[in-house]
Amino acid sequence: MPLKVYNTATRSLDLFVPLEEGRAKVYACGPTIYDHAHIGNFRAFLFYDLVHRYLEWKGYEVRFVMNLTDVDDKTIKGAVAAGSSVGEFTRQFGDLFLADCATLGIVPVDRYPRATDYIGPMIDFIGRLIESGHAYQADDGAVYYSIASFERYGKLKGIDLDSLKVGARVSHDEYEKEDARDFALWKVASEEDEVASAAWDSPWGRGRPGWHLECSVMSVTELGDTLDMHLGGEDLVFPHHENEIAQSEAATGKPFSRNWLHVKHLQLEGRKMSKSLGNFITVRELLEEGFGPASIRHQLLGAHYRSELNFTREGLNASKSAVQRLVDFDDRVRALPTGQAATATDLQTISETALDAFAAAMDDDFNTSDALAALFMFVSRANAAFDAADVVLESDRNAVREVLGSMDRVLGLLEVARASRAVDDDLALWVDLKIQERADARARRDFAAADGIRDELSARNIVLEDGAGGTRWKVVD
RNA sequence: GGCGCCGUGGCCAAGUGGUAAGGCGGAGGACUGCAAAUCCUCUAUCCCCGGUUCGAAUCCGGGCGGCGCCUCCA
Repeated sequence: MPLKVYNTATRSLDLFVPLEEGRAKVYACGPTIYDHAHIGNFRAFLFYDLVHRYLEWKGYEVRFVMNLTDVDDKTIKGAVAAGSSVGEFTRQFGDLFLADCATLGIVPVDRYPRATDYIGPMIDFIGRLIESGHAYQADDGAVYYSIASFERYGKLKGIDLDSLKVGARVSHDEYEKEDARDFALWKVASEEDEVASAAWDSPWGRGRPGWHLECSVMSVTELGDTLDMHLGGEDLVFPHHENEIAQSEAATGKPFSRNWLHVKHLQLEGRKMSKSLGNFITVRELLEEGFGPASIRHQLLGAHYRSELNFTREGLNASKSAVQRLVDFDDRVRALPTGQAATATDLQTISETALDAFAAAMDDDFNTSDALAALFMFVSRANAAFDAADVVLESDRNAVREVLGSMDRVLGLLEVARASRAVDDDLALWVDLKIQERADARARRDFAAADGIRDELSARNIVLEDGAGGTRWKVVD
């Protein structure tokens, strides 16, 4: 089945056709590492991960690059305040970011380029733009990109160039939307830049690269002139991505990205999350509040990436229950007794149908809500089939296992839930002992003692389940 | 003020012309010593009004309501 994606550039659902068959080159705008990433950032990063996982799931040979912005107004400001260089200052936040990614089960990408490692290529890139008449050094010493030199400027956002003031200059990174003007490619080094070791020599004097330039150069350097997909948050459409297109296409003469996908910003407890409102929250804080990473993942995947998503504690609790249902199902499948005398089931059909529905949902512009529905429908039907049969065929059990595992390679819910529930051997031994004690108590019908033990375990997030084959236990969030 | 999006059960959320997915929660039942897990049953006519159509949550018009971007942000 073909994958269709909503392309911001065409404003339509387009068939995903990479430049080279079977290969997918993806570039995603990563975080500016001057602070902790918050839950809103992770809606985008988790979407990147979903794209990454699904393209691989479909068999593409994926080359995925996500930058970590380490040179811009904010990192320099932070470094100066901290009395360190941008390199030192951003390293800690880069590490914290990658740690959060790992917690949430975000699969590592192929490269995490940082601007400071690409100063040489950036200088070359600017040189090419000046030679071809797309950039100029101004009286203030900075090098600017000439918007008027690129006729397609404004195409991505769909803005009317005539209505824009062209010719004025913007030297700061903190961009101004709806006010397209020539933007800086190379900035004259300020005193702060020097203090933060964020200044380099160039043919145009001491300075540093402009933010928009960084992404163009890193993507082209790492992935070639034309990308198959470029991902980012909705706020980046203009001017950041518009500028990337202008720079890259002017420099290479080739189409920059075949598809542009943008994630909508989320709401937090019904409100926009922003620093001015003081209501942004980090992954770490949520974990401290006791929410599991799989619950966070589930809630963020619960709504389609282009639609509104209101991230709430209440929703997180609902997600926790949903994830537990999956884990319970996975446990059941793993421990399921199989045999030849089994009753015939239609588990093969249930499995195939579920996987088809799942793939169809994902192919439809990554419709995760629909994909989750396919997963949970599968869980219900398989559970019912298990209940109806005394024993199932091993091949049927395996079909279910494979489909569950297959879906989770994309969704990563079980994977993350398992990782956060790992138990050490000592604990397992202790629990087994307690279960034996309880079994003895039950055998002599001393239910008060039995319930006491169950409560003791429950206090440690260990839940018991008495079944036909004895008592099983599990760790819950 | 400009541009755009949205309004589906108690909550979250799919569904863009053919008679309402899924999750959470709730009620009842089966199972259990009691639970837990699981299963079964029940729990919405899609903000309002008008229009188009054989037929609309889905299209058009008008209201009302919420939100986003235009300012830092993914």
